Amino acid sequence: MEGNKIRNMEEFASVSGISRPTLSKYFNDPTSVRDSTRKRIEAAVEQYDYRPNLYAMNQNRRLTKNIGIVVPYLADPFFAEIARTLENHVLRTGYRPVLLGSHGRPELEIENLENLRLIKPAGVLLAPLGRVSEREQIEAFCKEVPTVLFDANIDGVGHAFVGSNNGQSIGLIVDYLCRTGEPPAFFEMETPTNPNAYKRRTAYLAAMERLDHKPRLIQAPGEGWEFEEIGFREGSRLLRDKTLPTDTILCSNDRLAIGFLSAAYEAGLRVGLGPGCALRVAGHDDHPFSRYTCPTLTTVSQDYEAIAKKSAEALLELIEAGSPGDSREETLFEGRLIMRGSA
Amino acid sequence: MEGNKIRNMEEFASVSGISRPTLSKYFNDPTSVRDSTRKRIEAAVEQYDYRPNLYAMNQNRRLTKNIGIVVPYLADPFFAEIARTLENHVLRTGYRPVLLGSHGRPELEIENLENLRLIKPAGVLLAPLGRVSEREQIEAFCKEVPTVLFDANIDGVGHAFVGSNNGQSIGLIVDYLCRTGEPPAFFEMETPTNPNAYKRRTAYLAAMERLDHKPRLIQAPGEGWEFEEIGFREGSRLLRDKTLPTDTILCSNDRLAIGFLSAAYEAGLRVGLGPGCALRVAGHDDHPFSRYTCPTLTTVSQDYEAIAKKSAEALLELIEAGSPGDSREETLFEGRLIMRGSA
DNA sequence: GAGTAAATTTTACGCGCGTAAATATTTAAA
DNA sequence: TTTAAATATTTACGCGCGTAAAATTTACTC
Repeated sequence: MEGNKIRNMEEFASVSGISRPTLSKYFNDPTSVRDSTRKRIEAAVEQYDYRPNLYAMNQNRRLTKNIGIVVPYLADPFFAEIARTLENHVLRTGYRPVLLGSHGRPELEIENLENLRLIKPAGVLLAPLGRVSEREQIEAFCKEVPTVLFDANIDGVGHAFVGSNNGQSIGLIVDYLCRTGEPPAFFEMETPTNPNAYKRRTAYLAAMERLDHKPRLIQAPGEGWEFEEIGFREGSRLLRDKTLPTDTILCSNDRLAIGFLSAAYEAGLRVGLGPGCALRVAGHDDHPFSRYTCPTLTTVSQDYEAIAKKSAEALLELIEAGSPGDSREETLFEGRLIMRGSA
Repeated sequence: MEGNKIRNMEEFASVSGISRPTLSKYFNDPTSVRDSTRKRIEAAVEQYDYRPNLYAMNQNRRLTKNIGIVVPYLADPFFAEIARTLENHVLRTGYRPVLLGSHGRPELEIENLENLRLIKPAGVLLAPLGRVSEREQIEAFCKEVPTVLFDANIDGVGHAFVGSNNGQSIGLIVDYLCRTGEPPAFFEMETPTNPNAYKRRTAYLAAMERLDHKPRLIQAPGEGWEFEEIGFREGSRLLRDKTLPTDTILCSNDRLAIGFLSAAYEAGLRVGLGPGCALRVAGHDDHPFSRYTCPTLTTVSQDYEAIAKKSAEALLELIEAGSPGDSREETLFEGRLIMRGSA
């Protein structure tokens, strides 16, 4: 403790014996100064516990070291998990992640982007809600800020997209289900909030056609992000009315499946593969909780780690390239079949 | 579109016909200017799409309009949900929430607080990890920034605490379980990460003593935040070895219970109340997923909404009072019994 | 209409740092 | 040792806004 604290970089320069411009350079990029000076600075930082004023620093910089991470819904464990992974990757590269959730509301998503613009981020990782209505505003944002979309694609928007190959992953699980039992019906929301849902529906239809089976869509009414509730409600209704066209249900995502499984349990139906099982249920995403459902959920995993890694890398390339460039790279990771108890 | 954009408040002052100091006042508190001027400013803001530079604004203010929200683990739906609720409350009061998760790591928690200090927040809502080791640093932080602790208390640290009354809530469910069947054993982690866990253990012991029953603690080994996994692993072991001292298990939290339920299902045991049920399982928290377990989980709800509301209100009072004051208010909300299928 | 309090404008300075340009010093290669 | 290149220092200005003080205008009361 040196008693009185350093109030600004000027003071820190005099006590540390290093000129202010050099300090300024150091704080914006520690590698930009000579090794020996860096060590002197770091020692002085330690000794005097000095941190430059973030606001004064960023005021005159065109860009900051902030990277925005925007997800549609933070209380959805899927997004929470991917956000967590992204944060780690961003931190490791020396940037500061700024996490924003849109609470499922398109207007909040736009507000989040506007707030992000105010903090002049170096770049943004955006998993859009997917409502078409806001396309223009997101597009405008992407023209000003290097942005990588992940999870949900909006054609032509943003400088890159990283996500899952829904065609491949749905094909995989449809194949598996057809190979091991009755062809699946596809259980989804009537008006999905997410563009992946449409891709998965299309992929299901294509897969069923390829295998010469009649596709059957089951569309649950309901809005919002309470997917488990929607899956449970519609599942209960279907099981009560006994209107299921097949004994095998492929859900558009794990959260719907979790609700459906719960409905099946309440209805006293045994779900799974073996004899004595009345129903097979499969999901998609490898949701953090799919390991603990009853029975455990057969699903297709999305490679969280790979998606997060690639998104962060793509954004960093973009940032370091300086100019946006007009190529738009789309990276799709393949799903992996996760065989568990439910199908 | 007025073509060329306004670059700073000076320009905005000239085009809007309002002096810069008045504009400055307005942007720091819209209610501090006369109604008629406010309307003129708002019209001009709309017309010219001007936003003041956030960094320049905050550079000279002692405090900003930022409110930090720090939770131990964002991928835990319990914290995600409470963070979401808090964000909404903060937004409604005109402040900007800054959400930070500590990923379960004490050093990240401290880093989060340090980063928060750099942005000079008006106040902070902190749900501490609860490791005793970092107490001093958190205490030091609280001395500089108005801070309200929530969820987990650290005695004497922070200017207020808002949480659940574990004594009452555990008492409630122990009463219920004893009244409707065998007295429960208490299933918890050997070395809990959270101080609430200790409170709940103590509350369990007290409740059992009060009811003249012999308490039985079952302590699962394991570290980290994978509570479901820990509950599942230890649950499986207990059920395999048939070493359970009773047919009724009260879990220290819902996530452990979710794992335990999964283990019971895998072991082929029927969980619930009725005849033919081998086991009763109860939890604590009313976790977002406890509604969809199989069977649905009997638990004690924490009043998320009330905790979030009170925390935000307490912090705002603190901020508006100006001086910290040395009183420290502790608010505990009572749990509500949520009777579902599992017990 | 005078009188008064509240709000606004004018003027002016400061905040903490980015950064440019010229100069000086250090480092490493020749 | 000489020399050139890399790095650091000195000096100086600007960024966009906060904010204080004095002068002026506005709104409201009697």
